[in-house]
Amino acid sequence: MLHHHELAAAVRAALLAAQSDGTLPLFDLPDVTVERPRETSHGDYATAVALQLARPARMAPLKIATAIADHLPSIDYLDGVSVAPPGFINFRLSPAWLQQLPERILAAPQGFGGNGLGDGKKAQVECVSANPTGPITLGRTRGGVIGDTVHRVLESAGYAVTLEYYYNDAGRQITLLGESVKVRYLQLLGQPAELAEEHYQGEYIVELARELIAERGDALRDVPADTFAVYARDRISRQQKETLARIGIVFDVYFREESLYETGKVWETLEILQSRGYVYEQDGAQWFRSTAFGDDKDRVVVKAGGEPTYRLPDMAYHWDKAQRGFDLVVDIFGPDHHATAPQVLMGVRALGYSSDFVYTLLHQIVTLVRSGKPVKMSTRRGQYVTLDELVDEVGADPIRYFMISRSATSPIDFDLDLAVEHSDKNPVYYIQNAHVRCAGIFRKWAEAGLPDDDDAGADLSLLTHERELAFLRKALELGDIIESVATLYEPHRLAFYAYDLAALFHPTYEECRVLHSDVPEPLRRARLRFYRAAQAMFARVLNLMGMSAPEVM
RNA sequence: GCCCCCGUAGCUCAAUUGGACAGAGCGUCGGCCUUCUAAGCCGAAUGUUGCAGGUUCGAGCCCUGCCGGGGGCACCA
Repeated sequence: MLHHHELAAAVRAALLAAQSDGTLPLFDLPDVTVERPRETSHGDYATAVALQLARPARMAPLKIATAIADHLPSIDYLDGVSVAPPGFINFRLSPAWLQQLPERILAAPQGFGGNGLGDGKKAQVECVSANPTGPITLGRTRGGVIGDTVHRVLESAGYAVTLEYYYNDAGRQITLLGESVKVRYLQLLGQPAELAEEHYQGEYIVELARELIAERGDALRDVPADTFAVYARDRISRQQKETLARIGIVFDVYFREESLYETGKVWETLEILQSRGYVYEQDGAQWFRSTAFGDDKDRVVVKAGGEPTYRLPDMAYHWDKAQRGFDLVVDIFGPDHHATAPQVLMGVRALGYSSDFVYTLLHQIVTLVRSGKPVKMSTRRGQYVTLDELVDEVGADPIRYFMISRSATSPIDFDLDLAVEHSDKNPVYYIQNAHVRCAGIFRKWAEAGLPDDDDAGADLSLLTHERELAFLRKALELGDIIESVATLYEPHRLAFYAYDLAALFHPTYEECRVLHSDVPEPLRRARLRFYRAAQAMFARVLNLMGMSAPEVM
């Protein structure tokens, strides 16, 4: 259990004890929260509960704090508990306990900081969900990286997680795709054909047409556009999958919208909505009474022509999620979808489910910056940098890092120059270099022909340098970070944490040498142990972010 | 017109969900390489948290109203 939870429980117990012996008056126990204070001089953990209790207890906060502190049981990992005006209770970790942390890390490096929050519950993360009508764009990439990071963290928090991609494999957009490819195909054959305004303009359409000519020559000249659509859809879908895999995103499930029609779920959804009185007919269309759930106006779910709008299958899809028994669903959407997300949840409620199990995560846009200037893009005209091109240019790791380097509510300027810069200005290299430096120590150690398990059983009480202890304090915090990312779905906390950990590592590396002649033998072994644990920490954190942990750079 | 997001150091952004003196990076200025990668380290300067009220022991965070920037308001997805 995380320390801050244990300490909160201890404070609650102390409150009860103080009440039962009359030191404190009777009042209802508040929610006790123990946090890490911003100011490290205030200790490692702190609670302001005495301040909150001043009114119900009708006592000075300082006195309440003292009463709590006096009734606290002794806790093995604490060095001391102190009370500070105006009524904070501060807890300080014992250095002796911190010094043993490397062994805890090394006991299960890739599990360190994990917790049982999810308790085996089923979670789903849905992201990207681009239709197979073109290459993966940067906005979808951001959603994908956020989603995959949340997925990795949720797994570390004990959830059984399904990473899922929802896409429309039929309908109007696919029809337009097929027509677009056919037009290009005919044009390449020198036949008269023109793209319409709504057709896909991108160069990749021409490429697809070229592929078809290479494979089939002019045999498809009189074939209907549907055939082109199926070819293009499958080809683009496969390409999207391969591209996402290049940045470490591999989906467990690709959910086809069309399957909702095949199973009858779409129409079943409509029938249920009708039977529950949430659908009415007007102007020949079927309207969803979303105003019953606070919407500005009702929304069309079946057009006058009899064709459903995207909302109906979206609702059917979320109904399906509810039926699959997910305890938690995280839906990740870009800013262009923020208006539609609430409507889907209204649909879920109209179907008779609570929508509480769904968390909608909306993120802002990504702008590429080169030489300090934004790179102009136009999705409509098919002029944009694709994920594939970005991976070619900067590699996967900078993409993974920078896409979570800001909170989802902030837009990101993706600096192409910085992304490939090999210096401390580039946080990606700065973090990975910490891992490289650790690996370097052990490489040197092996080159010197010294036994590679020499640090086993080292006397860790020799780790008394303040840099070492500061690093270990930060290492311990990983558990808190995983917990917060798994409950708040804010993976940028992980990116900031990784940077902070590296920023505490590098000065330690400078000041706490290992292989130098002036480092006495017992200390050398303790530090080897320390750096082995540090390397494990960086491998762990990089892995949580889906990044590589290089041995050399 | 309505809805959503944002407004914090010169720039880009954090701030443990209402806690202690608002922090990082970049940029600027000044130091540090005979020693495990200087792809690094050390130090300095930088704030009326857009404005005005309100809530309370306490507000960057919550409420109201303005101002400014971005996005969205389809029988498209």
